[in-house]
Amino acid sequence: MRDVALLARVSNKTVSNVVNAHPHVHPATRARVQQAIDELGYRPNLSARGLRSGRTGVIGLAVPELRQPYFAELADAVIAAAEARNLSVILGQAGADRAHEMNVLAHGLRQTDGLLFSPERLGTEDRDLLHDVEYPLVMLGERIFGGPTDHVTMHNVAGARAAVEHLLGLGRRRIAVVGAHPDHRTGQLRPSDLRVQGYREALVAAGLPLDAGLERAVAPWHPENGADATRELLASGVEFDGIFALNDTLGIGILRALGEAGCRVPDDVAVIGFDNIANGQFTLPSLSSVDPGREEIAETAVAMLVERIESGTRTPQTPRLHKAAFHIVARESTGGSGRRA
Amino acid sequence: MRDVALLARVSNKTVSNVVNAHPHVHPATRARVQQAIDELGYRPNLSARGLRSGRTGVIGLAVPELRQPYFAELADAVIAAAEARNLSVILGQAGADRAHEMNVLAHGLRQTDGLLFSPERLGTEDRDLLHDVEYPLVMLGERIFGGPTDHVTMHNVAGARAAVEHLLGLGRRRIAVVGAHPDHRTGQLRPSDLRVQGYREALVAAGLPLDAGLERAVAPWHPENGADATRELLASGVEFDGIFALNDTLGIGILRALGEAGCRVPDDVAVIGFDNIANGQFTLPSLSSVDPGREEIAETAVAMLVERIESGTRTPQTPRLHKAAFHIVARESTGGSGRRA
DNA sequence: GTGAAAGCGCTAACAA
DNA sequence: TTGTTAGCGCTTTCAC
Repeated sequence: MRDVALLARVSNKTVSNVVNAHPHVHPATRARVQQAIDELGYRPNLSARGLRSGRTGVIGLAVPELRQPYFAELADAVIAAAEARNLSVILGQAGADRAHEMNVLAHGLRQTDGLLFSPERLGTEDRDLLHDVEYPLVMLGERIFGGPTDHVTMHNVAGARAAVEHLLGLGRRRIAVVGAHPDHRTGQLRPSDLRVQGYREALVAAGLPLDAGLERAVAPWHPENGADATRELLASGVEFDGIFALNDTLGIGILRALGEAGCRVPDDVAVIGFDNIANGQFTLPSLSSVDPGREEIAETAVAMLVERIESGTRTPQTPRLHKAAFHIVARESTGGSGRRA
Repeated sequence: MRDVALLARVSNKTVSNVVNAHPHVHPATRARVQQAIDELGYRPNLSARGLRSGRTGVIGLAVPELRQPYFAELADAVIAAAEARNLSVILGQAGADRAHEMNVLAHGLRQTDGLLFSPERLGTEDRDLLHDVEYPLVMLGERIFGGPTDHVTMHNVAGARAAVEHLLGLGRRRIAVVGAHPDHRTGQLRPSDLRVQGYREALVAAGLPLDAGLERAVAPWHPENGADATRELLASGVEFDGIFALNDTLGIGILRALGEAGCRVPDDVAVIGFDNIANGQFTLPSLSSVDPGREEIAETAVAMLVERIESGTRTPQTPRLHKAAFHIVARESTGGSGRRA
């Protein structure tokens, strides 16, 4: 920087002003400095800037596991949204490990100005932890809703309800749900609990009975577990003509188990998932789903986090909750077209 | 830090020594300092450390797109390998955009000590760019092999050859390959070129003829393109009893198109892919594949990058090439069992 | 084994 | 509009 200043015959401060696009710099000076920068190939040292300004220009994104397609696609969208604001993203995997998640929450990710956190183990019982957080934080999902923190999430209840209504609209009356939490409780705000709630609301609104035999617990949401639950459902002798998979990963396993058993989809059993991951387009039959608005979630979460960072943590605002718009994507597994739009 | 030093009645330097696990510190002093650290909740400022030491403790990983399952799984493994060494990972997406990739290569990712770079557009013709790189760099894949840089990659040729030999072992003699580069040239080191080379080697070694009608060009490697290529292959009237999909993403689309057309897999057509992404276990039928050794690639690449970082860029070493061990995973699409091991 | 002092590269505050 | 000064928090050097 000093070299640039000497070459352009200005002070450090003026170089700094040019680099930071400060408004009050004489155009001629700016050009001279810019030329010196180009000539010397000067690049600001971001550690120094970070030390001085207290900002690193890096945000953290903590997810359970990147190999789960939903989180990979979410990370993709978050990175894109961050890059559009000239921010970098450090990615952390908490591995669906409670201790690991508590550790992430306590300190954020190193070297970052703030954190987007999508936990998989922490829940309402950990709400108090949020009060001790001393860095800008935006939660993804509503697992720990009710604390002082901003949340960006999807319409879990309404989306699930719409999914089941979609099946009802096809004339299905015996609709199973696969993926309930083994310890389902209505007070909890886990995605599984909320989506089961939406499922029940849809049935009740349609005047249909709730049947415990149609609610299958699965944890974790992996395809093989979805397949196993479906095999058990088939073996149980319970009749059903539709399945609501609480996410697409389960749905893929469900399609697989139905196919093995010779069930025709959607003729015998219609299936709809949740998340609209890319892969659902290419199963056979292709998987209908609830598109939860991933891009909107990523964009909004990054925007909120940036606001929190720029306003400074010490300005306590009312916690905000944003739920992205969702929509039903009808594919072959509920009688829609399989070819891509 | 000063507060810690005052509380423990030592100097800054001693605190620094304790924090950095410096060996020559009196145990009693160490304990006293540690207690002060805990009491005050002191956490070192990493920007300051980075400024002073020239290291950030962050490495970069640049991939084309995280939403491609192969790269998501690779990133998962790289982050895990980095965390094991107490390093963070900044993830960049170059979006399969040549200019973007050149820009990444020119400067690395901001705030990082080094870069793991998996390009999708740069090729042998850009080899000279590697000479200008002034930061620790390890390339993933061999697209730009031949420069001064370390490479960690997979056995593209041998893996492909083994995949085709697997089909030959089932008695298949008319084996198609889907995913060749539209501009295939043997001199190129793109995965598509290398895998086609392995395909041809296997056929030639088995004394079978090469048939241009069996080599289908597809770009980019997306499931819908694999499905389209398969439909064209079926429509072309060329006979075939096996398909080698140059990656699993294509394979998923291929299975889909074969299913639509009423082809039985593996009875009529056996299919094998490449990459062994998680999803291949849950297609119907499940997809055989070449496991390219992703964990080994991630682990080795991080280890090499750390070596480069610690030795300092100015110690030029001979460029190294590491190819991970691969193996064939036989699933239902080639007559194996579909249930997970 | 520990301390004192210097300085990494930048920007905020103030001065001119 | 531009320059001067100070200092962010840490590690390094060298002295003790």
